[in-house]
Amino acid sequence: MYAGRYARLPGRWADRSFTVLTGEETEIDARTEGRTDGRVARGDETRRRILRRAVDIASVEGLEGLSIGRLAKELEISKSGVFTRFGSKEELQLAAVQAAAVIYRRHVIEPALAVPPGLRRVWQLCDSWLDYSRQRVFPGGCFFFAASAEFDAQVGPVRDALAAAGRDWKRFVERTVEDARQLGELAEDTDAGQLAFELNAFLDAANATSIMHDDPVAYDRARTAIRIRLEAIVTGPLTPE
Amino acid sequence: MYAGRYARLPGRWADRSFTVLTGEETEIDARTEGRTDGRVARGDETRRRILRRAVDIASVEGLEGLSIGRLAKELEISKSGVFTRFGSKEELQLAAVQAAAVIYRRHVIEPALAVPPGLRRVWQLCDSWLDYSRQRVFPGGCFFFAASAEFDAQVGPVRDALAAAGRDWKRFVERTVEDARQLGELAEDTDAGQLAFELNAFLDAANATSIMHDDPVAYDRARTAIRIRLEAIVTGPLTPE
DNA sequence: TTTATGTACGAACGATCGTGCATATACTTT
DNA sequence: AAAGTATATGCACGATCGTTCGTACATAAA
Repeated sequence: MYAGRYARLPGRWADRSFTVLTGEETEIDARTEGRTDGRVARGDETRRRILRRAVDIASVEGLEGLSIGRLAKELEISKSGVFTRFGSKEELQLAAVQAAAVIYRRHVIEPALAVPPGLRRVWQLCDSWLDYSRQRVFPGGCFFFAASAEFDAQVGPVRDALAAAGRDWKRFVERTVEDARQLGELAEDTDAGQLAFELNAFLDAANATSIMHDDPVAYDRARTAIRIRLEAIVTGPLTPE
Repeated sequence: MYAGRYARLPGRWADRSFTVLTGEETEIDARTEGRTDGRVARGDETRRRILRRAVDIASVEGLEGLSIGRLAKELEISKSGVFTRFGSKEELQLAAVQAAAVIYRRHVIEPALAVPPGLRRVWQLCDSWLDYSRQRVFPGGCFFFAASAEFDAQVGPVRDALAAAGRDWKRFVERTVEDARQLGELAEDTDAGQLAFELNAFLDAANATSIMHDDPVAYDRARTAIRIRLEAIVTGPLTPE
């Protein structure tokens, strides 16, 4: 129940193509539902604590810089306590990616889906993303930007998971743009894939610049870039009211 | 003597504001000049070998993932042999950044400076960058993209060096654009900082997408984006001949 | 030839890494 | 109350990390 009445175009977001970023289950507390075992409830609670800290650390120092011993020390849990919860470091990293996806969904996807499809949703999506980066939902900026840059040239399940999340996100932006086009709010010959590429480029660039140079102006730059690009292809006013 | 006759606008690139990316000395073989000591020549040679391998590894696995022991094993040098050459891991990382800057200069900056200032140089700069990324001059794509994303949220000399390089690059793109504007090839009200931000966003996005998804189309996307953006503000034809 | 200097090596240091296992504790089921 | 199950701990492992130090060797300066 995460999206409000404007959540989806009929039969559109219902399919399972968006598995990572738009999946329904929250993954973290999936095990406790319908059960009353205080042990697994407690276990899931520590798992949540671990993952929340893990994604924060990873956004700053990377998923590989994330060490189990340090995680344990910071959370005042035994090292093996952290380890046993995930079975391997790689599993911990994969769980961190999933946990980050839940947070990403909440801060970026859902606010966009709460607005009707079309140009306004395109704007809302960009705005939500920039807020998500600016407010440092993750202390190191966008988790997926950092993690993807870290793993993009490597091989293995972590890279695969991040690549899948990246594909999901790309498709989501593309469809958001394509909806606006089909609704007649963008020029008919708009290339959704091309526009989505450009919008995403602006978002990532703002994130990277802001963090590296502590420069809040970067977000204005991104907004300006988006406005310039959209102004050239909108069929009506850029902002409805 | 790296730029050709069109290298600089009078008194423009002569100042020392571009220390990292546009500096003249090559840093790696600076020590040997004017000397004939076969010992330090040999030392500089191994230093070169180490750094060339180091930047390649770092572009894939990060500057922190770069380990001295592994570097030694791959190069069949003793671990202490590698270590003594730099004194600490951090110094090795800093040297790797400088070495990468030399390569970056050769593949991106110099080809742009070899073309007269103006719109053509703007295009050349983007083209050189995209080639530099596409050809995998570093196996993991742009070294500075990877390293900056790794260190942008941390503190210390390595981050500072990367931030300085980023500033240099940003200013270089801005001035390249500003030159085109002052030469009357771009609309007079062109915001060079804004345009540079957008161009750079496209380049980085192409690099990231290409590596993560093995998608060569990303480079076409970037070129299209640049063309669209420039077409709207050029005063003459986009490509001279 | 002797003395000085710079490179590269081998061995070892303490610390930390991810991981395995036996055990203690808390809770549920019978 | 007893048996079963899941969480969390303590301890130890082998490997690797960055770093230190004494030494062997090659070249330069005396």
